[in-house]
Amino acid sequence: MKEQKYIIKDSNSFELKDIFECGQCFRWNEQDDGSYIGVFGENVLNVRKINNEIIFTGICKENIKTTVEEYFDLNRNYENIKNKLSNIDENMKKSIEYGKGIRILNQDLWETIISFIISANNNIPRIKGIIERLSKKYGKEINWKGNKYYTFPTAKQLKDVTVQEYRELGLGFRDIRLYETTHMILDKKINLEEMQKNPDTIQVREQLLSLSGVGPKVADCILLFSTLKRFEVFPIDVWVRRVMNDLYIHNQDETKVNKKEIEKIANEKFGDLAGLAQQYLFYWRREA
DNA sequence: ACCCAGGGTCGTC
DNA sequence: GACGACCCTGGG
Repeated sequence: MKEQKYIIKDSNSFELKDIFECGQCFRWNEQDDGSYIGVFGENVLNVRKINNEIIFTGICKENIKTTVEEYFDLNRNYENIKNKLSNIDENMKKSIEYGKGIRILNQDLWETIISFIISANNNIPRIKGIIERLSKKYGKEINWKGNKYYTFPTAKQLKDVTVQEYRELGLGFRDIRLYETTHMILDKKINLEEMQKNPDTIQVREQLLSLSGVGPKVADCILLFSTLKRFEVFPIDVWVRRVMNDLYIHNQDETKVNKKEIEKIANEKFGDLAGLAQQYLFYWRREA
């Protein structure tokens, strides 16, 4: 495939670091020149920002403009969303100032499911390492500018992988979960195409929870970060628990904070934008 | 060397 | 509904 290029002038809400390091994705890596390279679908892209221009170059399966607009959620007005959230309170305002360039990517549903199963009780460097090894071993190679990149393996490509092989890749106790979920999806016990079309968030969440290795937190991440795109969910992990306790609850022992209480506050304060609010708070608390 | 924690989930009680 | 166990790795 041939290299393509696409430029956006006058970008708003588009900072590379904010988008790629806010915890939603695991396959984008910073380069020496400050640009980022990532693989998604059968695309390998370099993204850089110069002044107010965003420049995309790389290998795209389809048209690069269409691909980029979809993946980077370019048709959504983040300025409006940020204004609404900023008006809620000073905490939101501060966290949004910090993560002003965040956009929520439209990541492939299957890849997001597997990636966040791997994320359970794990740290980001190790999660990234596992996903790279998985892609290198079972994905498809794409060559660009003398470098090799690997697509995230499809369910079909993982069909014959054994639990032991996962363990050897360093997945740890998540090996069996990956195996079981892959086969539930291959056997259409859970139909991802149907799920993608289902407007009933409660129902979709139930289906996700039936997958091995998918609990409440992972299910919410999948709902928020994949093409399912549900902004009303509020994934609660250690960092979100921490920041919500610091800002609104003030319990001496954050680990004792009730999840229901966090959900209640999130819902009352942020409503149908809870997922976005979560992401600004998470990024701010973890990085700043 | 040792301990701890990391974008939690699962089985058991 | 609470509790411990779970694989592995980097950092203190």
